[in-house]
Amino acid sequence: MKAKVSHDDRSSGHAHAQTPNLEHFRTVLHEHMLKRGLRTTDQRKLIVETFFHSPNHVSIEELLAEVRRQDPKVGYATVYRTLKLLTECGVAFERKFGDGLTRYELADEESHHDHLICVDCNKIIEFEEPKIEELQERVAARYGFVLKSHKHEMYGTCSECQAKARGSIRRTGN
Amino acid sequence: MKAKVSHDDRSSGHAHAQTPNLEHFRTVLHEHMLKRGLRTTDQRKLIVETFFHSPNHVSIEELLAEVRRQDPKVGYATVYRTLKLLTECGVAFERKFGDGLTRYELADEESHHDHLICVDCNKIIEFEEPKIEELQERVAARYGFVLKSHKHEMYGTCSECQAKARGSIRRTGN
DNA sequence: ATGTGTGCAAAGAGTTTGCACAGCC
DNA sequence: GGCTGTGCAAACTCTTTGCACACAT
Repeated sequence: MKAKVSHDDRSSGHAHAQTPNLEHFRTVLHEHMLKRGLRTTDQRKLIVETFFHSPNHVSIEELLAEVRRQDPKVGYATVYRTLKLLTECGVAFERKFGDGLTRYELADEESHHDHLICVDCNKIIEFEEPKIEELQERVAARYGFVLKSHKHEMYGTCSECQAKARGSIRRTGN
Repeated sequence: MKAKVSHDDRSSGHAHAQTPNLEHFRTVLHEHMLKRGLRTTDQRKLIVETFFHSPNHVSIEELLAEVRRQDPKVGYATVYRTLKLLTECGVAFERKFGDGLTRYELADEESHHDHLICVDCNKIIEFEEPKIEELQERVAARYGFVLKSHKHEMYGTCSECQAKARGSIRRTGN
């Protein structure tokens, strides 16, 4: 089976350059909950705050592990349900890269980035490339489109996995 | 559980605009099989040819359904195994969009295109922008990646829908 | 004939859901 | 106190795997 890959993008240098405006997200979430008559429980508070302070692209499992360090009896289901809540009210984005896990990311519009994903070890690197963004707009304009959003994911092999592949004639089978 | 309306390209009308060089892929596959002592069975032939003539991003289920129209007793496992084979020898790419299904795509480097999708009328326009491709490579290189594939989808409003919106601005709400 | 390939069904992996009890409002 | 939320485990969905038989080579 697949190793649990948790190396993430910390190494990309400026992943969380400036801490995002958590207060804003707390407010959005709170209002959403008021509007729907949802309750503030210890578990939700814990999960939400843990998520807010997690590296980008946490998986449920990683998040749960972290949550359980503070409250070992929190269950999977609650994490799933809470993250779904965050997604619904626009505080988090749900991302599915190729590894079968759902990962979550703060819906931080300010720090827009796209993704570079290693197809071998599933490492995820965030990048920003203003020139690409600009070209996108130009392409859109060419077809008369006004852009709202985009998804740009690049899949390839990272340097480590290239080295690994060179070292042992590929019998990965992974 | 099927009939997922994930923004995909099936409505673009000409998924395989110009038929890719299938002969090339048949050769690659054949050599790969020779090299590994794999056998050419009726099921494999059928599955491979069906895949070659399927629209982009077929799911296993869609492919199996098509295959079974010619040979109803082909099993899931064989399709999975054959597609894995195609992936291994570089003839197909495995793609996981957000709907929990694995989709497969011909590894057709030549006719690469990305998608511009109207969020109002769901029109899909295929575009190519070599400058973006080039920048992608540069970004990848910056992080030591060797690219295999990418997904670039831009969502926005097409000119017609913009016009429509301008025509009836009054009761938009949001 | 030999050993790979196939179909079936069961096992895995990740996610969702039903239920009874806990605890917010 | 009413009703939502939680934890647990079972159910689900998609994919992989073990096994006995089928069939390319």
